[in-house]
Amino acid sequence: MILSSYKRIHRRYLMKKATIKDVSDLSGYSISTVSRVLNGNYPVKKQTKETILEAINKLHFTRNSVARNLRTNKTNIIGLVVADINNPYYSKIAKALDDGLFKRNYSLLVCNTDESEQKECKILETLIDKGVDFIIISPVSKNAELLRTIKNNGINVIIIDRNIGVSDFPFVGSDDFKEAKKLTEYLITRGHSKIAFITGTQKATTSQERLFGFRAALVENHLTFSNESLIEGLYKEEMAYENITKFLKRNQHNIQPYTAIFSSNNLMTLGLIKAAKELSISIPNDLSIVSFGQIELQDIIQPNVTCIKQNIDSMVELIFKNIDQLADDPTATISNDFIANSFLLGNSVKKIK
Amino acid sequence: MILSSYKRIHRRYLMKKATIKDVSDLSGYSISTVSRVLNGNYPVKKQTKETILEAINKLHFTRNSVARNLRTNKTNIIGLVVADINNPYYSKIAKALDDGLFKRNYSLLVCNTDESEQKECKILETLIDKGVDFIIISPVSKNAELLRTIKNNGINVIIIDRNIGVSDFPFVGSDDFKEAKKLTEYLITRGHSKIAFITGTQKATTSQERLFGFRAALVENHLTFSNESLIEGLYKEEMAYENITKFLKRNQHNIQPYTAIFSSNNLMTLGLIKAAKELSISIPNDLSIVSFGQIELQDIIQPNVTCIKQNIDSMVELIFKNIDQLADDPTATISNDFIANSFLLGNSVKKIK
DNA sequence: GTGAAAGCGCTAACAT
DNA sequence: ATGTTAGCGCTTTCAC
Repeated sequence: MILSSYKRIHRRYLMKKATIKDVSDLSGYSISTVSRVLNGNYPVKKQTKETILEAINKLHFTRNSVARNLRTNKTNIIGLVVADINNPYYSKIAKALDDGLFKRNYSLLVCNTDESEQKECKILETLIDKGVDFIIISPVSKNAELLRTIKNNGINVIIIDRNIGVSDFPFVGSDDFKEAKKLTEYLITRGHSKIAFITGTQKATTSQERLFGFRAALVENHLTFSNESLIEGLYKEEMAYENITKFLKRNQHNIQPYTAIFSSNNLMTLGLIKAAKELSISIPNDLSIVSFGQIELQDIIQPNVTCIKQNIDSMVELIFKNIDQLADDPTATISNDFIANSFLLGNSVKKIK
Repeated sequence: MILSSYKRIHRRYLMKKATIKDVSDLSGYSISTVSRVLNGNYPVKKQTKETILEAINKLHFTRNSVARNLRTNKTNIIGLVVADINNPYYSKIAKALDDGLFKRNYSLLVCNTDESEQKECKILETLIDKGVDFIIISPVSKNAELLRTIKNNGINVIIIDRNIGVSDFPFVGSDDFKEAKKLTEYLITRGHSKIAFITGTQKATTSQERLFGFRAALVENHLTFSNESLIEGLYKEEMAYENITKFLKRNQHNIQPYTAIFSSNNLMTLGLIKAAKELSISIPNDLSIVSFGQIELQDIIQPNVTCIKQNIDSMVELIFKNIDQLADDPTATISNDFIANSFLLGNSVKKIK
């Protein structure tokens, strides 16, 4: 009992933090003058300013942002909602974003959906609660309604990566259809006609668009598209690894085996490479592969995977274009920005026939 | 003019968010009762509760955390301060942390120091301002004073990865000296006696400890340690790459060339592999390497690097032990926890002599 | 079980 | 140029 009481007192002692009132008392000026010095938005006599700054230093005072946020209805926090911050694709975006945000005096709250719609929903609610100024989201689901609620709460929303196909929100991402088609056409020009496709999560538009692009390339080249060529990967390495292993085992007994596989994201490409390696299937000799999204250490890994490399720098640049615009005027015109990606030629595709 | 006025009105309309007062008005109960329903910490009549919940739903009300935080002096935000979230080592930590924090209803603010002391300082100030409940930091510098100020502001500090050698803060990380020594001894038992060492940033204690461990192993085995065997890498891939390239070029003309290199973090190991590859130096045939810290895709990359793999799961587990303890009682006893790492045997070291 | 009211630390009118 | 004061939306005593 005594101990617990002691702790409580000690705790309170620790919690003691100087407030603007303390600065006001010590310096002899009113809190508004202190506030003006803090914000530098109104003229203050040089002498006064110095006295106040002295008091601030003496008390180790730093402003309580929470109180400030309550007044100004701004938090200078931006929520980034992605599938998994451990995916290098997203961690690169996070890093590049943070660099620019630091300069703009914003902080980044990172949230992982793990591709779960339910988790995404809870995250968004938390972000509304927290009063973040912006939400930058690569959405799991096409829940435009929830995003509209957010917008009505005065939070700016920027959709990245996965377009949800509505016009209320700015979007920055790839032209998945076009790029996937291009990548497939490359396989076809190299003589491949039986091509399998590793799919992402059903919900994600990127996944659908990439599949459509793939199919379009086949159809245009008078090749048949069949659902049997689809391998479910859910955008996850582990899932892809398992299903690809099964697929490749089956494929070895096919009369007309698949000669190439299109992986629709970076993580699943890793699962693909591992599966092939374990089954002693040589890339590109026994199997050709392409990837939508670059894998890490591209230049060290064998095979060097031919892929679409998403241009993260220009992506982040466009995100900032939107941020700066919306910070200035939340009603600014909404635009869909497609980034220019690169086609990276590796050695993972064999020319056949 | 007219447009701009329209925009301002429109903006205000957008900003409108239901408050507890609105719920109170609609339901007919006082704001205190609404608050009690919200928090569920006081008894409320079932009937009352239902009426209020109905109003909450009708208004799409969610509580304003900022106001709540101001009252309760808690934010449910935890700041994670690391060198670079794009380093897989840190992004793994961030992900694992976020998983556990989500369950505890905390959010994670991620900050990158870029190994800059100055940036670290600014970040910490911002985090104090923002009133985060915890700061989990892998410090650039040994600035115990600043961390003490933070603690005095009522913010719990947990140091990870890089110990600053004071006893005021809980620490979770590796026993760098011991592990580095072990790794070096492995090289020695495989017959290597001329071993170079790629250093991290001077300021980081991990860097120093790893170097001490390296040197201790040499000395104990009656091998000479020389400053000439040090390659400066600053824990950065690019920096390591450049200096290693120079080093290896020089080394080719040595009468007694170095036969092995110890890289003291994962990023620099990548720089090392790239440098060797470009100079057509084969690992392990021409050069043996070991790494403190696992590189990604270990099982795909050639060479498979013999390394100390830091056990992130147990690291995060220990961090949570501290979080839970400190959340319960900020004056809880402080402990230094060393995680048990794994020695991963690869094929990057040749047996010589 | 419920309501009234104080106040968390700050900003921004509005005074002077 | 500086001071006074009214809240921002919420929690929490203190009444009843």
